[in-house]
Amino acid sequence: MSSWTIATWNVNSIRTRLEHVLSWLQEHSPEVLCLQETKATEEQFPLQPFQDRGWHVAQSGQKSYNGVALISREPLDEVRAGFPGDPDPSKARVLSGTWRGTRLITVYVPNGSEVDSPSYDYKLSWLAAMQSWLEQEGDPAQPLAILGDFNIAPDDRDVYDPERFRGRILCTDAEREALKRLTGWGLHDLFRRYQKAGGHYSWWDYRAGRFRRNLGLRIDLILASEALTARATDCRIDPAPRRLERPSDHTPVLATFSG
DNA sequence: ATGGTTGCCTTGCAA
Repeated sequence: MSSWTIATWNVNSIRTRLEHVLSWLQEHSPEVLCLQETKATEEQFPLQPFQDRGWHVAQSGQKSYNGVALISREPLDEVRAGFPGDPDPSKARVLSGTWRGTRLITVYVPNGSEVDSPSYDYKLSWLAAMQSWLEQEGDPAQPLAILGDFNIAPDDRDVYDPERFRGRILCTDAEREALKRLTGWGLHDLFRRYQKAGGHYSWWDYRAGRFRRNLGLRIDLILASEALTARATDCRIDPAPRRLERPSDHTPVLATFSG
């Protein structure tokens, strides 16, 4: 196939966002769409509407919170939920699968709540554990991507008001250093290969008209290994679903590749 | 202005 697309979207409940996701799939026809915050047990996930339209679904879910899924045209190989060393394997935050030799890992990184809270400490230890897993079992020389809601704005260009967010959750030095360790392992933040300017966001708080005023953060990322990055042709954010009625607070990020 | 909105099926918690 000459051109193919992978994408990531934190949908904030797959049951509430079902129609948005189905129409987005029809419009963009990605090879794989990674979802986060499905907020459904595996029994609650609306499988049939996807299957009726020819999509395959791999999922890892739990009641009320978290939940990740991989929607694909072809069934994925070696699908695996979670990772060894996860500090809390009961939380459905990671799902991986292989599409035509490319390893795809979707992640819903813990939010962290507030700096110096137990949730924040958990976020940092979770990121360290994920890094250890990748270093032990992954290979950045192979085609591989990590896609998802990282709950980290990589730098000040990714924040609508860097001074307001300085030292606050999603923007602390410790979070950004954890992300740099991850990319330092051999991954590229694909969006930044194609767009150097700030002001491009993937998440806007529901409150205070933040989307209308484009007061957002770029926290949904596609990190690709060198082997995969070499085949990339574009990476962009699609703001359209954020304008729909009852939207997710996040919008999809897509990457396209050749070959 | 430490506000505000959404989704879970809680009557608060997480984001």
